[in-house]
Amino acid sequence: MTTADTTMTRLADWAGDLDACPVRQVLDRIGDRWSLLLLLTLKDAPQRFNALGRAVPDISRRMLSTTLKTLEADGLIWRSVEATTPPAVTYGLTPRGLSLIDALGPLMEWAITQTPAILADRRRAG
Amino acid sequence: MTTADTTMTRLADWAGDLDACPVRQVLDRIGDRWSLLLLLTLKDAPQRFNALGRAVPDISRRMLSTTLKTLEADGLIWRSVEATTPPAVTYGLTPRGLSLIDALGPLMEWAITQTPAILADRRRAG
DNA sequence: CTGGATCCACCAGGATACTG
DNA sequence: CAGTATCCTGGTGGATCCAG
Repeated sequence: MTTADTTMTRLADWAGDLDACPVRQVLDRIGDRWSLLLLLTLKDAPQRFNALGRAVPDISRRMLSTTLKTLEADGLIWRSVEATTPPAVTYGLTPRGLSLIDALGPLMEWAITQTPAILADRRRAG
Repeated sequence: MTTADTTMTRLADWAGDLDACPVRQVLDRIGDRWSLLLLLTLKDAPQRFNALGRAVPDISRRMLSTTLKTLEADGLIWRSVEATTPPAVTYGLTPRGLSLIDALGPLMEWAITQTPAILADRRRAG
């Protein structure tokens, strides 16, 4: 058995309201350019706002702010404010966020091993 | 050990050219609205162009065509033409495409189990 | 039936400037 | 330091028409 037959992965199971399909739910969450990158950065250790900006160099402050807010609203990261002046705001993974990264392990391993062959095929296909 | 420590998941490993990071490679591939949905549909059985369009009702013909072409160029699906009139074109998963679905199993399982709690949190957060 | 070509609307997201 | 507000652009993708 090579396929994930134990999970509900057939579209037919969600016919009629595809937007409720977990596949779309999760892709809408982490399929954007920044969410997963930020989660992986926070996996190493909790970090502050500007440190995250430096860890993901090509993210704008606007997207850093909005993406963090979404991740927090979804319970994937926590946000802690020290009311010093200037304030120090720290972000970190929640258990749920960590469990998401765990669930992504096989996918990332697949990406690492398969990407070279895919790029070769793509060049061949034009 | 709950984290996927055996895979190279830290951004620091790809500092300097984030675009080569496998995380981005795979998200650029399946992070769009349609690719994964089509792969899952083809998991059940090879299918023809219009059958795929009916299985994913809200996809436009344009996106169906372009997405299938990308998936084929990446070696995730195959394309077979019967030169009848009118022609019959069938698409199906390649072994590589199947291995990608396998790698996505844990993520989809996570999505199914966690989505309800996430939606509840999101409502609470506003 | 299986697409390609063209046009166009929408919006994600960058740049910039400002605030507590 | 940690954001917010505004403006604006580039690309994604739908609609439509055409073709083999």
